[in-house]
Amino acid sequence: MIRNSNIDNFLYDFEHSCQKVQKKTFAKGETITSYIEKRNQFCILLSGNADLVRYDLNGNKTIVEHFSKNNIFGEVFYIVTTNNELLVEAKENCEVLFFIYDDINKKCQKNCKFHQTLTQYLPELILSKVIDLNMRIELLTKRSIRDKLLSYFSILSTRKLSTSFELPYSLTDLADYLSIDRSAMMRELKLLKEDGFVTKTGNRITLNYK
Amino acid sequence: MIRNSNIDNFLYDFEHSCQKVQKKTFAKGETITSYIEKRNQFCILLSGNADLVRYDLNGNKTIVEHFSKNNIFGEVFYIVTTNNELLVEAKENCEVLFFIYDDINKKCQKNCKFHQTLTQYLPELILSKVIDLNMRIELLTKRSIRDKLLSYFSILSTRKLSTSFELPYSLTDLADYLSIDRSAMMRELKLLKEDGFVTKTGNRITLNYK
DNA sequence: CATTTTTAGTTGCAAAAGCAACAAATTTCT
DNA sequence: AGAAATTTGTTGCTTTTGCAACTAAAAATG
Repeated sequence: MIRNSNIDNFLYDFEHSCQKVQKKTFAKGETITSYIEKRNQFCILLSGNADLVRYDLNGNKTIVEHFSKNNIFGEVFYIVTTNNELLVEAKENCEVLFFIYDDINKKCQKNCKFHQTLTQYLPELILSKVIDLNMRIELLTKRSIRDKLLSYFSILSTRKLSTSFELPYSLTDLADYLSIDRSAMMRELKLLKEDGFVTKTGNRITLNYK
Repeated sequence: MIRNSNIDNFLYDFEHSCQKVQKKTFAKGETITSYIEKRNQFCILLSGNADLVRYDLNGNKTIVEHFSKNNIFGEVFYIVTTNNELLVEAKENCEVLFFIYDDINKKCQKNCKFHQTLTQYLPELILSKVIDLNMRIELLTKRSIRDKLLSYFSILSTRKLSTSFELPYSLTDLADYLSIDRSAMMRELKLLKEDGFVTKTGNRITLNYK
């Protein structure tokens, strides 16, 4: 079972032998790609981190997905509707591999090492994406802000094997990620502290369950 | 590109040659499986349809996911937390294939046709799952009941290539799927009708956009 | 290192959504 | 066909959440 194994730099040091793949670098704040229908674009984030954001007609921003090292993304995973624009924005400097999904299974002319490695790891990469998406849905289907926060904290706690952990986002981004109003989230967080469920020092959260 | 192609009965008529695979039948209402950690169970729904449901500590039910023909599911796609039970329930009579995810890539002793077919189609199956999950997240991140309904209708409309379509769920289930209160949803639906955005006859919806 | 920008933290008020409790209509079951 | 169960449709009331508008603190930037 390869789940949760450390795939680390498996793609990072590939030999640029493959003509079908492009590697690009982006500075913080730049737009890495926008999702355009039927392009079948597939991307791998080699370093840095980025957000898939949606801007609706009212200008509201939603963080649809967050990507970190070795996460995959691209329009190939989406049915793009005309209603709103989906953009991937670099949160810090990023290196990204781009290619067209159709090309993955087609054997590369040179039968390059990169292609071999990619097809070998692809199921694992997609599986971990599915797990992430399911986790997100788990959170989003919680009916109250309190439940969303507690579930999210519980997941982080399980991951770190500790009741104490750092928040990976700013509180502003966390509200976007949970798809709730920031001030309402702050209010609920305050209540959670007052009720003794959590302790917060800086961006470190400690769960106090009995 | 195999996306959106008709994979149809590719697994249905396999020759039962593979010992690692079990095929089981379920009657409407039966529990197909429950998600138990580290079992690495992977399932394919051959016929019928089923829901992944969560019952929380208050007894509230949430439809986490809905499965129809050729959809894949199983605990392998989940990080199972102890907080709540995840069950797959047959909504009508179902046929399901079960196996352990680890076995997929291991070559079957007999190198059976089933295994070959499965590995061939697996990326397509997982990809369509990712597309479904992303669509769901798109809906769940919408901030109001009105936006959720309109987005959902818009997706169905795009799929059917028509402004008129049947709802695949009962309204009760739709509310669970969108993770909103049913009576609040009914109220909003009424307003949408009154405002002339949609027309509803039976469970057929027609969008009236200008 | 001073200044701009972003993030955190608060609060009153308004709007939206949830809850509960029905009746009516449909569907399912025997 | 008749009874039972489920789904639809509705409403008054309550609670939660969102919105707007701030100040304070922290971080980024030239």
